Amino acid sequence: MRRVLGITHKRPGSIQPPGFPSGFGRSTRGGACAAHPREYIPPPMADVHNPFARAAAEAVAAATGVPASELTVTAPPRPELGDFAVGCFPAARAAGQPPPAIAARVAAAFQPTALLASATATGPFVNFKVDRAAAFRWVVDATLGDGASLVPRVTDRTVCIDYSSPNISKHLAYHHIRSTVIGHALAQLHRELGWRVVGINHLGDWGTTHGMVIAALQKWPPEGPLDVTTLNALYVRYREAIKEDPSLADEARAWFKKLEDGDPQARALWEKQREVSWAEFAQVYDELGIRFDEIRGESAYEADMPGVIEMLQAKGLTSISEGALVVEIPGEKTPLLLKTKDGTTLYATRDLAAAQYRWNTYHFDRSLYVVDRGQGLHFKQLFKVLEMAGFDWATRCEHVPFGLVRLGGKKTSTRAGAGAGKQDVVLLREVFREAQAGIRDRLRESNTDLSDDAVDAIARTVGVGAVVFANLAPQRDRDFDFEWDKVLSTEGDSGPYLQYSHARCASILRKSGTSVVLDDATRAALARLGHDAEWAVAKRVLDFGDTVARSAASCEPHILAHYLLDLAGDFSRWYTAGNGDASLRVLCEDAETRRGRLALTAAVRTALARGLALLGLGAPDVM
RNA sequence: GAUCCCAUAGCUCAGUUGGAUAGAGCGACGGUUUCCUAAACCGUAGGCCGCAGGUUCGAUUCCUGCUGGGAUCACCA
Repeated sequence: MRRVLGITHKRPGSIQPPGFPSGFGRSTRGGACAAHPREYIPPPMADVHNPFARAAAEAVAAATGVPASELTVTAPPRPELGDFAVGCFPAARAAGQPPPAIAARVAAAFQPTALLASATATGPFVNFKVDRAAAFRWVVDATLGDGASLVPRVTDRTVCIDYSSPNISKHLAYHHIRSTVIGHALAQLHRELGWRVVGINHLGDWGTTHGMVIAALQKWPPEGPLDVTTLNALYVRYREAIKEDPSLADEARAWFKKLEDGDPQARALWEKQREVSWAEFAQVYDELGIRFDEIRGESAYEADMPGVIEMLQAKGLTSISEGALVVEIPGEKTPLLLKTKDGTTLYATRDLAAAQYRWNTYHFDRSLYVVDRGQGLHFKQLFKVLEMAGFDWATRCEHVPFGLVRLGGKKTSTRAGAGAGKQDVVLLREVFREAQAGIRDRLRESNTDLSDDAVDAIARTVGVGAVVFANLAPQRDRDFDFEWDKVLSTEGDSGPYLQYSHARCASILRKSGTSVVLDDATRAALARLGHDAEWAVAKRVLDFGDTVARSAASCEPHILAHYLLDLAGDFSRWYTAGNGDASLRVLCEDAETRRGRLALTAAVRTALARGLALLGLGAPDVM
């Protein structure tokens, strides 16, 4: 199922003169689907991974007769009230009694279990306290064991994720990062949960745009090696030239037509564009640690166009509207366009083909399109047409929309790439370079014993981490205002803060001079743990699995991002408690306590590292 | 005009199918380092959760309307 990373070389399909250019300054992708609003549906209590939370619900269920699936477990507003709270509202409704009375009865009948130590009624809630020793054991086993039990796993499920999907002959600019980073996080999250994941880069490599670049290459042959900057400049210049001499548009069309017809010269130039573009994209993807399972551009579907159209025609779905071949959609004002009045296929047609290809190839349970919200209507209609065509799997297709990236309050992704001045676009590689430079300086100051290579390596990891995290922390739907200070921030709620917390864990473990081993002695030492700051850390780790599941199910990486901030904060509070009191340090005098604390530190380190990896961030051992 | 998204502290944002005293970060002010890395931690100040109705025992959360901001609305992708 996995494909080797590389460009799938594509034979131009048939005919169709190209549509009118434009759109070059825009990612092929971007959009939201209002027709299929995928709301996150929490799992029934029986599927909650945290065994302590589940036990709390089951205890109330057993005492009241209300099924656990109807109960919700939450965290009490203040930790001293308890660890997990179950509201007695459903039981009260069923019994016709006030919730506090039910809560009191449940608490009175409670008998301690292996997982739960006590139950207290507070108003309508039953607040459970966990058996801390059992919880510490669970946390350490789940994180330091084989890793299987930290998160809930599914089997035999497949998800296709279309993300990043830039246009060739153009730089990866900052506005591409959201799709790239969100898509990658969703891929990682699903992998963690046991899904088969097909990460797809649906390159924008087809259309008259590319005919324009070919024409420009003919007209103004560049000197020296070709790169994306040159290609983009040629494109911009050509577009400008068309304004003066409209016949150049026909020339570009003619070149695209040649490309479609398999003309060797056109094809060679087009392939060169792809090659040069991919070389640059690959550098950025490498920097981000992203590998796609399938790199299959729009050109790959050109040969499927006639079949798609025939299929829709055979089902009687097509009609001619204003000269264009369309599918009218009940309840929609505008139809889905399959072909222009000139006979050119459109991207909707290619998306229909791509959707079918993905189904036929992977039989996915979910097919995600991580595309900006502006494309909402397109996907809504696309999925609707698939449904109208009788594909019941259409309901498995989901739009994963995200907000715009703005620069100084302005939209940065430009439809008319020609008019975009340099100041309107922030290049991704420039952002990374800037981020890494600042961090490199910082490291040289604070870690003078590090080699230059080590400094460079850490600066890369932390610099990228800052940028990636800044994009993942806000929920997808919100627009994103690009601000250098914020994106490059290494303090407070930031990627570097998480990485720093991880480095502190690593540092403490390093200084212990021992390695944490998951054995009986370690488990026994956990009995020494328990003060509030320590307990807060362990309790947080209990939620790791359910958080990952929720984040993946709702396609919201920010849920995990905020969880990790909480975890890092809990850990920071814990270890700084040792600043004023040596007996509270991990590396304290008492050997048994020390052993237990080291195990918890190792658990946090593992949870942070795994969480960071899921978001696409590295976890350095030194900062 | 139609549709969609958003509105929570000065700023940027969280808030787990409706529940207990709405939380972080930044900024401001004040503290913490002979001590496992101060990229950290603690404290103080700061809120009509846009407005008005509705459903409910209970609404920041769900529904309707309104205001304000953004996006989309066919032969571009």
